[in-house]
Amino acid sequence: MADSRQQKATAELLKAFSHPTRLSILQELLAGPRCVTDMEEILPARQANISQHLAVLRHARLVDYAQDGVLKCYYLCRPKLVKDLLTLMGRDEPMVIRTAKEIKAEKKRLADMSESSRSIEISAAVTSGVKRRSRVR
Amino acid sequence: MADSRQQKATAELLKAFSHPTRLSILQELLAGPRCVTDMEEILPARQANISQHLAVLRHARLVDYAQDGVLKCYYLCRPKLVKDLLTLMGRDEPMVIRTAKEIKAEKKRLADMSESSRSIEISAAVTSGVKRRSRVR
DNA sequence: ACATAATATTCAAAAAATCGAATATGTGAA
DNA sequence: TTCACATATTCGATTTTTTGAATATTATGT
Repeated sequence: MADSRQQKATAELLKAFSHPTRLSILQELLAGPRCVTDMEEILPARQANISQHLAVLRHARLVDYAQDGVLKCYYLCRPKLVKDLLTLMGRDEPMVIRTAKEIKAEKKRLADMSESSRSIEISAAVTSGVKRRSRVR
Repeated sequence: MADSRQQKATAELLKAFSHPTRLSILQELLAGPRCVTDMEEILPARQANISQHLAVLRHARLVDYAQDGVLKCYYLCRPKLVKDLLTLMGRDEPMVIRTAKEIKAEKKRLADMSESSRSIEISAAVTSGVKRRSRVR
């Protein structure tokens, strides 16, 4: 697991989020569908540029639109994803600071915990051909 | 609200996440602290490149390290943020498809709901100098 | 059919991100 | 001190992203 294809897909999706203008668009769409003209009123960007960002969001399947006469009514394809991601980014978490000592202590704790299943670990390592090249201090 | 400075900061933080190699590093660090050599064994990237990505993650304050002899033991500064973000991206949400009709119906519902507080809305719009340029269908 | 408003696309230039290669730095051991 | 190992930085080349300007497309009303 921890597939590299998955990481690539995730990175692409995250990239679609990673622009101030696109974040503002998503934030706005969270409040409900909007046409491009509505967005022009709110965003400090030209029409063409907004259209370009909408194209990025469409390709990422984050938004889609419903044609309404001359207007294109944009909406979120995955509102929960957008809402939860934006909420998450708004949160702030106290920064952790760790020391080498503390980390070693934790490693030891984890090693002791899996003491009982040691033989299983070893055989798994052997059958998968794992080699430890790096120093273990 | 919906500050453009906030969007810029958020976009920068998200950019730090938005690379397959960096996602793999974060995923790996979720399991516990790792030194660069450990990561070299796992990632399909050269040492210099991994260091470069670690620098990006450090600047975003997503990781930091504790010096342990020759080794640098990298760890997550904000493990909850990383865990929750990765979990979120792993989830999949059914894509919503909406029609112009449905959207109009929803707008009407919302408009009716705020019927009682109409006068407040109008005065707010007037005092903030709001002008509606776009068509309302 | 035509004009118009709303939106999209194309193109070229500028800015930013990525990567490998080479080199530099820092730490502990001998 | 000197060496070796672990990691970081710099530099230049390549690729990707972003943007404005110009232009194209599409739906509607006349």
